[in-house]
Amino acid sequence: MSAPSHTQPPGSAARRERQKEATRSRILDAARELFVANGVEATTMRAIAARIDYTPTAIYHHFRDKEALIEELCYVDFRALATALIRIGEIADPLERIRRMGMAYADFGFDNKSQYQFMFMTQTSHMPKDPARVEKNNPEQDAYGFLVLTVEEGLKKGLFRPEFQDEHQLAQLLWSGLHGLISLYIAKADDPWITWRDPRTTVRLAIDVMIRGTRRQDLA
Amino acid sequence: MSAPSHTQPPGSAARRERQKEATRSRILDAARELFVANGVEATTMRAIAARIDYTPTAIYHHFRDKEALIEELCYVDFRALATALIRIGEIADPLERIRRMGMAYADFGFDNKSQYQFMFMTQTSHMPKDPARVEKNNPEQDAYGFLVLTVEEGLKKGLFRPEFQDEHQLAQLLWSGLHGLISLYIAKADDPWITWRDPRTTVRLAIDVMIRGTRRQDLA
DNA sequence: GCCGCGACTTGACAGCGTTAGGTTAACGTT
DNA sequence: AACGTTAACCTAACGCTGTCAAGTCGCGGC
Repeated sequence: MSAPSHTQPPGSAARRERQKEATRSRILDAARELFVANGVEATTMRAIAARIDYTPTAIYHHFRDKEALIEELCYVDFRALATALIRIGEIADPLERIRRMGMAYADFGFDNKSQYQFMFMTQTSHMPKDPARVEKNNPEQDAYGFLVLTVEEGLKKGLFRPEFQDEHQLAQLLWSGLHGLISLYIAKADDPWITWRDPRTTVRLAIDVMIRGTRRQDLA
Repeated sequence: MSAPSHTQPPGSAARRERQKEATRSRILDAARELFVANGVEATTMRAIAARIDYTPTAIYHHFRDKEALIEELCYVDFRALATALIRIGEIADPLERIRRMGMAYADFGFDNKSQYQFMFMTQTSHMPKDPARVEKNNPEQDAYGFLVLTVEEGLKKGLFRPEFQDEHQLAQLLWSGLHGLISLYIAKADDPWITWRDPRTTVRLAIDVMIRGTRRQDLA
């Protein structure tokens, strides 16, 4: 009777919704912890449920299946990556922007190995299936689109060698140069077969190599 | 009675061994086909066995477990890759050799997507655990070691910019530049989120970029 | 002619992701 | 205040997986 007015009492449906959102959040947190600790494949629904004292089936009231759970975490990380990159967008020089984006991208990968893995290293797309969720080319949400835009700007300013005309091709070249380092390091860091050098130093070198290899010679 | 001599009759133990090797081979063939068609994860021991009209458990008489089966296929492919690269070893100029090795490596990846995937894109090392099987730095067996040797030769000849001193670091940089393209394409080729350009063309561009970015300027 | 060995099968185990159906507590309505 | 509805959660189970202990059976060697 305190202040129900004509709408629902504040402590009813709204509170219930908040409760639901809370357990949903707890599931996501537990899943993330276990995914990071033991890998996605090795983490079972039962283990996630046990960690928050629920029955496995309870998870299915909040997520369609395990894939949807992964997808949700992916979505969050994807926005986090885009947010980390967007700050760099203010840098005027496209080449310097690319350099800084590359470093930020690599930092994200090395700091979030597990997420990086199921974002970019698995065959099934863990990108949100709903096209309305992540808007292509909106730099706030689509880091790849942001890179393409930056490359496009560089192309327009004539910063690149003449054989580079296609912004997608050049963006894919730059991106995959870093992705190779990050993903190989994530997958094979413990493999004694390769003598690894400090990956962040190699990333810095790789970015320089790629910029030197793509920019127009006369304005080096 | 034809020609048993003092050793065992030829149609006995030897034949039996050949028989065993034959079914072992059939298992490997079936596994490879299914792995390529449906992916490693989606391929079950039961499916492999059914394809050659055996019971699942029969496989375990020839391979310790599924992992060992994968590992064996990996080992074969690994030698195939090294063999494909070794022919290029005759090219005198290290830089040109690197270029050709890169193309051959990319061809291998695009032509053997499934194998490439579980050789280089999975966390658990599918490299043969037995260190005696693949000899490190023997170019006939270790493609990475072969690349390192080539890079080392280029370093000794002073072909690279002065900031590159470490043959491992430079080899990892070159390798991962291509690995990024190949692995991203394998994992995300069907992802509508990225507008893919022809990967082989991009590979050629990437190799040029990396060589141009690492070689000494004055002998361009 | 018997023995042993080894390739192969039978039948089962524990664990996985997932689901149909039941329980229970809180809600809006009367 | 008692009702029926809703939805969060649980119980029990399904079909599937990789794997194994124990059995079958036929061939080679003594």
